[in-house]
Amino acid sequence: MYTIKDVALKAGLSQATVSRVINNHPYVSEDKKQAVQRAMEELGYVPNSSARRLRNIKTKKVAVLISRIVNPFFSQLVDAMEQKAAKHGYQLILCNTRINPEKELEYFELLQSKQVDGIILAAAENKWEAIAPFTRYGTVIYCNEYDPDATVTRVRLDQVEGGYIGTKHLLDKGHRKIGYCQGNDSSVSVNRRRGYLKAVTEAGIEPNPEWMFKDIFTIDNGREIFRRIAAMDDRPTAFFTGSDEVAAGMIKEAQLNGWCVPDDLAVVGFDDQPIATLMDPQFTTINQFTSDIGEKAMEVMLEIIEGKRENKAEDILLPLKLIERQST
Amino acid sequence: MYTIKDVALKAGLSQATVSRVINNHPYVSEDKKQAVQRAMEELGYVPNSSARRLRNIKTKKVAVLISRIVNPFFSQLVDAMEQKAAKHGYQLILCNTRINPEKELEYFELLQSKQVDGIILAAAENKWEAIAPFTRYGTVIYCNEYDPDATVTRVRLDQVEGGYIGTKHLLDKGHRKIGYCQGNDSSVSVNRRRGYLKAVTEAGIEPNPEWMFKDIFTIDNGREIFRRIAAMDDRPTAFFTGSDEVAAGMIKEAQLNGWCVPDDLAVVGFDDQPIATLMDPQFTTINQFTSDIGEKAMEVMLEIIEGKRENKAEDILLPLKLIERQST
DNA sequence: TTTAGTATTGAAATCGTTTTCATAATGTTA
DNA sequence: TAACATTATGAAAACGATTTCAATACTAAA
Repeated sequence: MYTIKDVALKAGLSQATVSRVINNHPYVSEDKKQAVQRAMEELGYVPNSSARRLRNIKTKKVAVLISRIVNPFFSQLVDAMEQKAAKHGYQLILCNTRINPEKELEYFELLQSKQVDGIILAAAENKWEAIAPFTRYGTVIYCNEYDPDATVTRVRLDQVEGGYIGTKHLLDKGHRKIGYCQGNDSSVSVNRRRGYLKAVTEAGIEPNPEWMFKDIFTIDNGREIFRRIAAMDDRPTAFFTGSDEVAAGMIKEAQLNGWCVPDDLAVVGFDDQPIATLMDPQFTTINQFTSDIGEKAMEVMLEIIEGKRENKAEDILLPLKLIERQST
Repeated sequence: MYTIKDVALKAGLSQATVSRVINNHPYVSEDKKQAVQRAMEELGYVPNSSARRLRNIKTKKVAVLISRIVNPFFSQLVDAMEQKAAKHGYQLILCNTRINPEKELEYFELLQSKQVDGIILAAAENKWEAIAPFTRYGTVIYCNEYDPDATVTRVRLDQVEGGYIGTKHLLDKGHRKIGYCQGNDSSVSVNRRRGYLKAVTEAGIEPNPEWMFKDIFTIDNGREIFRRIAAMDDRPTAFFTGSDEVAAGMIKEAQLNGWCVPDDLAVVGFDDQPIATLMDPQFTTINQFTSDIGEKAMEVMLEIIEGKRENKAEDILLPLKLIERQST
């Protein structure tokens, strides 16, 4: 493993000159520059970036924290971010927190140790007060998830609206008994529930806690929820699932049990993932323009990093759209 | 941002002693240890890990390079790796190369600069000779993809076998005109094609290059392939797609055009992703026990890092299994 | 021919750690 | 009591880069 010293020696010049060549400083004569480059080439020299970072060089890397990479929403989000970052010469580093608050916090070491210039929080298991201390080491913004106390930019959707339009759609179709699923108590889930409750109560309906489920994330969870409601005496005729994965599982399991969707059970998903158009029936869902969110979040992050934008408490809201298909 | 110097000053001790406390060295008296810890606490001190890394401290981080995070196969693979790594106190860092050789190579900077202890290559756009120089900076192994020249461990599947059993299954069902899709010319694709060709020629059939497609990755690609073959005069009656995403797109598009699967077109996927059981018909595919691959690869990586295993040219093969469903 | 400015280079200080080496204090054995 | 470990500590030298400062060479203006 060669160092700058070896290069300097080989080129018959000082470390300072070699460093100047590496960093494209002016005031290096053409011939010395070439000599240095040749020496680097011959040795296969690569600067040690730990050493460089010690001298406060930007890393041109951004980390994204997500909770569950197996959720296609996150895959797509990250993919869009990555593309945007690459376009600006930045690398994206992906960290999967598995909905574990400690793990989420551990990844902030990347910031502290200057391995990344910024962190995009697309998962938020920790309170803002736990995150805040890290902001002095680099840029932190939220994307999709957020903490209301946060004093940084939040690129997100109006999830209250999301919950509202999904539920309203079912009400408009004449349903009065509408079930609801959510993940954990994240900001997204909490707000969506608010929207659901708003729509339901507006329609003069008393929400039935029996029909509201928590910690529901996967296709298998969706299947299970179907079985739970199928076993009920008084059961919902429609379901707002908050996730296309859950919707897919629920619909499939219903069909396997001889139910007809939407006649026996109407289902609304969330995300407009590919699965929504692949299943039969193609199902109604809410498109949140995932790629746009990812792209916008990365755009904002890069602007802040490069000093072109201030990182203040600000919500950047992106649109949501109900896509009606055959499951409702 | 406080340094070890500040802590030393505050505790009335030397930097060396502080460092010893940080690193749990023996030979530090209990009272000084407490004093140091108190000082660190009060200042909110965190060691600068760039500086630490300069002195060759292990990072307890492993990077995984994948080509396409939106492919559920990779999401699942990574998820399994992450779980295994976490169990051993390691962090996983995910890098999406987007099938771009330069990007793939750029991520090796993480190794060079000691930001990770090892890299698992689940994408292999570069030749081994391009990768080899980096091996002196840390551990490199392959997972799923590989380069035959590589002199490191490869955790993978017998893809020739995979291509063979998928095609053989269609032959056994009486098909003689079997189409084939692959991604780019990766080791996985190349070997799978070998298996396909072996099965076909064994059956005395001349493979038809018209029915063999390349650079096919996505659901939309699958849809397009259907349209291409539908427009042919002489068309295949069955398809080995090499991917559940492609199979899903193809089946859906066929149905939208009034074809019946499997009667008008039989389709075999690859991966046994959730989608394979959600669609109607549920489709035949090849289960490659994705989680097992990820888990095994991470296990091997950690063993090598911790010196319990030698990193030599060795293939660790995991099983494949054809899952027959209703699409064939 | 001075004088001033600009281009070019290297020695040495610096970044924040860990580690080596030296020294001192204490305990243990013969 | 002498000789030798063992424990505890700090000063200073790494690690591999960048950057400051000073020195020199060259050019253009006065």
